[in-house]
Amino acid sequence: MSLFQDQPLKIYNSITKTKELFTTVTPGNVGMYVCGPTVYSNVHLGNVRTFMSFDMVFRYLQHLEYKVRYVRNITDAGHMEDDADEGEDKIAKKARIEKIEPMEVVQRYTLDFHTILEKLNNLPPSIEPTATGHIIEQIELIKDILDKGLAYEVNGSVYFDVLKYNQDKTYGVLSGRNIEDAIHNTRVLDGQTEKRNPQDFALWKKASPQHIMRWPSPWGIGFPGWHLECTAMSTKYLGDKFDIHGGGMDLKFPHHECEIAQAEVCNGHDPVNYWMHANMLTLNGQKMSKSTGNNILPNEIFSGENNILSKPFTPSVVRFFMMQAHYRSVLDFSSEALEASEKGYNKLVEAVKNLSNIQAGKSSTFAVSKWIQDCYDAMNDDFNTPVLIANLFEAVKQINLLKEGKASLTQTDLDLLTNTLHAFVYDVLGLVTETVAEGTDKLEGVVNMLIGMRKQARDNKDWALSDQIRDELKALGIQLKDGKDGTAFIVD
RNA sequence: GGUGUUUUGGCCGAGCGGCUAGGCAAUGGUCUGCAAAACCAUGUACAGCGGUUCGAAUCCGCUAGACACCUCCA
Repeated sequence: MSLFQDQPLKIYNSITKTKELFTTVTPGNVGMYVCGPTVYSNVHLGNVRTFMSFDMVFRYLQHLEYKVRYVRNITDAGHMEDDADEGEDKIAKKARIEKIEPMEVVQRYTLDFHTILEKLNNLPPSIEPTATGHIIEQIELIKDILDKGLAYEVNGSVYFDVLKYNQDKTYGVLSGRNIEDAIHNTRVLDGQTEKRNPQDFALWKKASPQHIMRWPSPWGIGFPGWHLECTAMSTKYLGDKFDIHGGGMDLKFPHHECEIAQAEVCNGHDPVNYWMHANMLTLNGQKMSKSTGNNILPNEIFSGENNILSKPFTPSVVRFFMMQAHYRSVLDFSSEALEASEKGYNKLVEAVKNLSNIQAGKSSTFAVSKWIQDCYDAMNDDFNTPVLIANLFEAVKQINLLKEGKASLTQTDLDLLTNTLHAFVYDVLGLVTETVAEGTDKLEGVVNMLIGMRKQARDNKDWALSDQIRDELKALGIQLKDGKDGTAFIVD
């Protein structure tokens, strides 16, 4: 008996726009594909939110004792800057500007991506395939689509025939777009003469002589189209029908729409049972975006080197902040909001720490099993982490009462509370209690020595000296916290 | 212009027709040599107007604002 059999999970399916009971293609197993980053620059925080949302999903599914295969690609073939014939690949462009090999660009930013996600305690996916490592698979897909008459070749490039596809199937099922409207409303861009219709999208693009990322194909030297890699890699590793496909809201159209169309042609059906879309992170009320410059890099948050935040924040605080909002809601990033989260986060962590010192009593004054189910109910309701966190704070309150002897729990309930709290805080939310770098042994030794001296002064009622120690430490950013059991300190 | 989402108390942020999350801030209290910290207690807010209902933040309509997608973007 696995946990998921007791905990019915509902997931909001973007394609039906309703919450649906989650059932898997293969009992006990979950196949999940998430569209990864294009590695041509540092990941910004908006990207990070999406990946963190799916990290939380991955973690909860695993907590429910599903065996999860989580595939998240690295787009290292670059997308085109624009649709014109002269359009340049983002990675190629970066490589040209920096006078390096495109794969050096890819390597640099893949490393950055991994480093940042690790700092934010994201688990690595089960498989992290690259687009350039699957050129052959993509070419095979193109052949298949050509064979089925849903694509056409023009001058070394191959395009998907959206209008023809739309005769038998419906293009736009995911985004709710009507193709007729799209035709009337599409702006005419330059250089689209090759396409039969503006809605058509490239499966293969002929490489211009100066285009450095290039591969041979039956249609000449070129590179794969924008949307094909995800179809190729998801099919290869998860099959032609898998459970969850995730990505940012902005990928819904056209990217995911195109994926559906490609898979429909190749396999005759939508490859995905549950489409999940994580919402945007905004900064100053506007979407974060690399191109507009409205963004902040994760490292700039951790270091404090930015003009947006009042102080640095640890990765855990950033993670907690994001988990306090639902993944399908837009979340606005601000210094005030982060500061509030930091305090709440510290309160939670403190309580989790205190829990280990609590003694069991003869009876329980708190309904632990109901509380546990409340936590699961929150997560089962489309991964409602804010409600989960609200429940965790109910536990915090109980822990504080226990600590003061104003509540009691039997050993059994105490163990249940501890196990559940740890499971949700550490395993599901992925929060870590950092003993941050501040806590170097030497500093700790010195401060503890000063705390000892201050205690002597206080015992002697030498308030001038004791206050001097306290105030000067405070000026150095070290705050003393007097408690019943002695004095602790924190470093700002 | 088209499509969709959204508007909640000082701030952030849940809510999906009745049982009025949670965090931060604020106020009061406990503790303390004083202070800080910590803990406890206190807040009926749902853009506006109209409608449906015994009952609406929650459903419907209109008005106003915001955001996103329609072009690379998580």
